[in-house]
Amino acid sequence: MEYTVQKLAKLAGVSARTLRYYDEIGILKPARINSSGYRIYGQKEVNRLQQILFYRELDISLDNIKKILDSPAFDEAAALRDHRKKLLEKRHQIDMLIKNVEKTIAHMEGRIIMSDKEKFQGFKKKMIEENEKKFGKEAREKYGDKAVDKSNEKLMNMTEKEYDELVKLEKEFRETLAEAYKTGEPAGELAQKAADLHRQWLTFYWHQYSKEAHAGLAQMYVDDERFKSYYDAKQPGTAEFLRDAILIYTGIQNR
Amino acid sequence: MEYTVQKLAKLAGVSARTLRYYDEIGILKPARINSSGYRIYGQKEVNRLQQILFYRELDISLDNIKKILDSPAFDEAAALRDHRKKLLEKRHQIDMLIKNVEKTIAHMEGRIIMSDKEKFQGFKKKMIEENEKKFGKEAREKYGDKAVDKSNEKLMNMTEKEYDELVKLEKEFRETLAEAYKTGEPAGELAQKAADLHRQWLTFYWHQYSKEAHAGLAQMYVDDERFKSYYDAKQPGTAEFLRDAILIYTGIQNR
DNA sequence: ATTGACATTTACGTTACGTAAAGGTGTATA
DNA sequence: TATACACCTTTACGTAACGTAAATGTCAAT
Repeated sequence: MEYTVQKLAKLAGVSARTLRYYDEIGILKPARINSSGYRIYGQKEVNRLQQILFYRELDISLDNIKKILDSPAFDEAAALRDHRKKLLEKRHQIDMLIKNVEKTIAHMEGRIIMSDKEKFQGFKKKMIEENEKKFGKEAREKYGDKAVDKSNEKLMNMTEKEYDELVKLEKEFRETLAEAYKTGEPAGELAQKAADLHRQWLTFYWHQYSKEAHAGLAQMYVDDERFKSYYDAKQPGTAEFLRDAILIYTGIQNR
Repeated sequence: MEYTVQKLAKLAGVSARTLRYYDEIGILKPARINSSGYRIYGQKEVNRLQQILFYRELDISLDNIKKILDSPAFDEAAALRDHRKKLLEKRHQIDMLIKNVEKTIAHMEGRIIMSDKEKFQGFKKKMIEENEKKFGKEAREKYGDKAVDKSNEKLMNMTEKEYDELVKLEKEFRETLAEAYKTGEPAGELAQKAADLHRQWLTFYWHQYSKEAHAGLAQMYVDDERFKSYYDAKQPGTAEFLRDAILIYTGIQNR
C-alpha cells in the first residue's frame, strides 16, 4: 500500500504540512519520490509514523524521538513498555494535580488555610519530577535502576503519608498555642513548644528551613489579614503572640 | 507580604522571565512599580499567578487563560470545579492511550492483526475529543448539557464493548471464510456471507463505510505481504479469494 | 481545453518563553 | 569610600512545531 502526503495525513490524523516538516527535519522520509516530485510513503513509513505519534503524545521533542527511533539498539517492544510506563507516570502526575485542586477547593470553603508555599507544592513537585525525567537516564546509568527507584519510591510514600501527619501536627500545634496564649508569656515553655511544633509543621512544606524565613512568616501572620483572622478567630491577639514566640524561638528580632 | 520578581518566581517555581513576560502580555501585572522601577507583587497577584499556573497545566493558552480570568462573570469556585473535571477527562484520555499501547504490544506479540486504520484510532478519537472540547461549549448552549453528555456516554460505552464484540466478529468471519474457501466460489453464498461479516467488522473502525474503500482494502490484502501471509497462513490463495469475494460483494471490478 | 483537487517550494507568523547584552540599584564589607 | 555582588531593568534575537499564504506544477475527469 502506497500513500501520498494527503492520504497518509488523513490516515494518521495529522496535516500534510506536518509530514513535509517531518521530511524536512529528517524524522520521517518518504519511501521514494516519484517522477513528479511527489512524496510516496510505504508500509514501513506508516509504522514509523505511528511510533513518532506515540512518543509525541508524551511531549517528547521530535529531536529526541528521532534519536530514540534511530538508535541502532532500539528495541520496539521495550520502547512500547517504556512508553506505557511513562503514561502511567503521567497519570499519576495528573492525580497529584487533582489532589491539589481538591485541596484548593477545600481551602476556598474555609476548611484549610494553605500557605503560599503550600499552594505551589503541586507545581514544585512536578518540576522535581520533570528534572528527574531529564536527568533520570544518566542517573540510572550511573547509580543503577534500583537506587533511583528507591529514591522515587521514598518521595511517593512521603507524599501519601504527608497529609495525615500534617493534620496531626497542626492540631497539636494549635492546641499547644491555645494553652500557651493563656499564660501570656511568649518566652515561656509552652509558647516555645508551640513555636517548635510550628517549625516541624513548616518543614513539611519547606525543603530547606531557615530561621529568617520562619521569622518572616511569623510577621506575615500578623500583616496578612487572611492569616491574622484565622489565628485570631478564637482569641484576638493570637497572631501577635505567635509571632513574638517565634521571634524569640528563632532569636531574630523585629526591626 | 510583598515580593520582587525573583522572590515570587522562587515561590511559584517559575522563572523571572516568565513573570516579566506575563507582565508584558498583561496577564499578570505587578501590584505597583517602586521608585527604582522594580516590579512589586502582593497577595492578590500571588493568588492570580496560582490560577494562571493551574490553567497552564491544562495546556490552555495564556491568551485563553487571560480571557477566563478577566471575564467579569468569572466564578473562582466554579472554575476550579471545572478545572478538576478537565483533569479527570485528561486522565481518561491517557487511559485510552494506555489501552492503545497495550493493544499494540499484544499486536507485536502476534496475537492480533491491526489494520493501519485501527492503529490510528487512538489518535483519531483524541482528535474527536479535542474537537468536542473546542466546540463543546457552544453545543452545550445549543442542545443542553444532557444531550451532549448522552452522546459522549454512548461513545465511551462503545469503546468499552468494542474489543469483545470485535473479537467475536472476527472469529466468525474467519471461520466462514475458511468454509467458503473450500467451495472455491467467491460468488457463492458462503463467500458472500464472509464478505458481509468483513464489512460489519470494518464498520467498527471506519466511521463511514464506502464500497470503494472496502474494495480498496481487499486489494491491499493481496498487495501487502503482512496481510497476505496472515490470510494465507493455513491455505495459500485465501487472500486472493477474499479479495474476489469482496469485489463481487461491493460490485466494484478490478482494473 | 479547462476545471478542480491534488502536489511542490519558499517564507513569514505564532506561542511561551530562554538567553544574552548592556546597564541601573541596594547593601554588606575591605 | 570604593568595590563587590546580587539583584533589578529593557531590548532583542533564538527556539520548537508547525499554520498559513503565495506562486506554481501535476493529474484525472469532463
